[in-house]
Amino acid sequence: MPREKKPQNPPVKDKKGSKTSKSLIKRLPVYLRILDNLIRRDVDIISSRVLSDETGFTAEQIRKDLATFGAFGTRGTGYNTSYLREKLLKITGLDKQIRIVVVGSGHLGKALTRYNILKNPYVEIAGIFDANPDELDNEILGIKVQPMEDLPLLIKEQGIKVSMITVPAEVAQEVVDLLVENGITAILNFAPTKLRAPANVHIHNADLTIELQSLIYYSLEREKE
Amino acid sequence: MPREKKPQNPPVKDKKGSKTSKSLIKRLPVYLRILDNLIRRDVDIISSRVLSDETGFTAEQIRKDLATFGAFGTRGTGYNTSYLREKLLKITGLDKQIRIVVVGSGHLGKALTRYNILKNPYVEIAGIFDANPDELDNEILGIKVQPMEDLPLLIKEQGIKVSMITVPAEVAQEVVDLLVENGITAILNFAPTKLRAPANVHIHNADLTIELQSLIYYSLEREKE
DNA sequence: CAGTGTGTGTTAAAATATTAACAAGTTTGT
DNA sequence: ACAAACTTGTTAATATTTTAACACACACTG
Ligand SMILES: NC(=O)c1ccc[n+]([C@@H]2O[C@H](COP(=O)([O-])OP(=O)(O)OC[C@H]3O[C@@H](n4cnc5c(N)ncnc54)[C@H](O)[C@@H]3O)[C@@H](O)[C@H]2O)c1
Ligand SMILES: NC(=O)c1ccc[n+]([C@@H]2O[C@H](COP(=O)([O-])OP(=O)(O)OC[C@H]3O[C@@H](n4cnc5c(N)ncnc54)[C@H](O)[C@@H]3O)[C@@H](O)[C@H]2O)c1
Repeated sequence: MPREKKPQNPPVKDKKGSKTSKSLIKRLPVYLRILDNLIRRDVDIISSRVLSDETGFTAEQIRKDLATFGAFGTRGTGYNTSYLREKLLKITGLDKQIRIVVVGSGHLGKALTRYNILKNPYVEIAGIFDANPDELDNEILGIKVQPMEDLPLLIKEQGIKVSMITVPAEVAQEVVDLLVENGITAILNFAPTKLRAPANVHIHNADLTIELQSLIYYSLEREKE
Repeated sequence: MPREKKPQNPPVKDKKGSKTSKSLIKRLPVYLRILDNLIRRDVDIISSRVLSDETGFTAEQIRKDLATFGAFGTRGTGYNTSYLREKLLKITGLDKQIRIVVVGSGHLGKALTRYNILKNPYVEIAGIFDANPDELDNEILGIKVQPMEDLPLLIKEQGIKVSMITVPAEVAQEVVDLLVENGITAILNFAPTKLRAPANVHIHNADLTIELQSLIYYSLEREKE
């Protein structure tokens, strides 16, 4: 029994000083995903309580997170799903599709490229690159793997700022250097190695090995009990 | 309509072990990896300062982390790489190879299975499973994809406690239920969905979409400057 | 074998993040 | 129109994590 409700239109931009913590920013895409699901199910209004059930975060935390950026809800009622989604899209920068490049068309690079083309409407794969000539024949859902030589031009021509790198750890640093040199400012790194870059370049590490190994720690702790 | 007063309890609250924080545990595999590299290069002694350079964590944090579990270093000198490695292996539980199963032999499942067989000496892939009959012909580095029907027996016979799941989000919960039912206590979930499990089961989410989307937030912040 | 340099381990302080409490709006029912 | 029922947004309290400081132990030197 969803009801239609539109809150007033308050100042949309950031609140005061940007006290946006890293962990908060990582929760925003989760909210966004839940909202997408809710909207698909024609739910118009959602309370922080129910949002808590869906996300696993506490209702207090959700309210606090959202309040960081403005007053998006209606007291006594909840949040309008479409309105909140729009706001979150603006905040995260996902309101316009972002073009990214993938470097390394190995197993992981292919899986990620494929996945993002099919399932992630918020990004567009502008290109995938590899140093191995044998890879250049391959095509992933219509996108041809290109040689590294073509990377600088494409990045600069299209003004691309974001890249995923799925190359062996040994060459990851040189790939980063190349990317940074050509204007990339944000890198999602899957290689299990520490990368160096200028302070204005953001590097996030998606270290799947760490995830698995730390999980094992917990699996053993549990057994003791 | 009756209403509950208390909100849902938050995901996981460690009652006793507040000593070892989640973030600390995630740093341990990083230390371990660096130590492996150092030992391979015949480095015998390492200071927290140099370890800081290699890992990106501060030297203070490294010393504090290690001191949580004991006094592994020598004052005035540093840490013996082999000795520290042994200690960390014991602490993380990686001293004996852990057998795990993979559920979902799609693109990501195949990449992960392959990677762990080739590059991760700390785990052994005991089996990979899929519900799609077409997948059953496939073989990943000698490991044949098995039907879901064979999963319970293998888990129970081999006493397997850890699993990675790489199935579509829509079926992830039912897979978790099946795994838990058969004795799995730790799950690394790659599906972008919140999973429910008994409190004694550890679920880690490796949400690659979140990583990419939160990175985009930062890439845009930078541009403003 | 004292003296000095070095880097750990521990304790204290600061910074962050989470949790809780509640006042302030909003809707609904009468 | 008013009160009851809700739920947000904000402020305060608590917990956790990180940073800093420094005393202490060991090694090396002359
Ligand atoms: N596959 C996984 O599940 C997994 C898990 C954890 C970590 N990783 C990490 O992700 C990265 C990729 O893994 P993968 O399994 O896809 O490896 P892969 O060997 O299948 O692919 C690596 C690709 O990088 C290309 N490459 C090599 N040098 C290059 C260079 N200088 N410039 C551009 N491309 C280059 C290779 O040609 C190859 O296609 C590795 O660092 C790996 O450690 C992968
Ligand atoms: N591939 C990526 O790069 C990527 C990135 C982010 C998230 N993910 C997530 O990881 C998961 C797997 O992604 P993928 O790209 O490998 O998908 P995929 O479609 O290639 O593979 C999914 C596999 O799961 C199997 N499966 C379906 N239902 C099953 C069931 N009930 N029991 C057992 N197996 C079942 C399918 O047969 C298929 O082989 C998805 O949830 C996806 O959202 C993937």
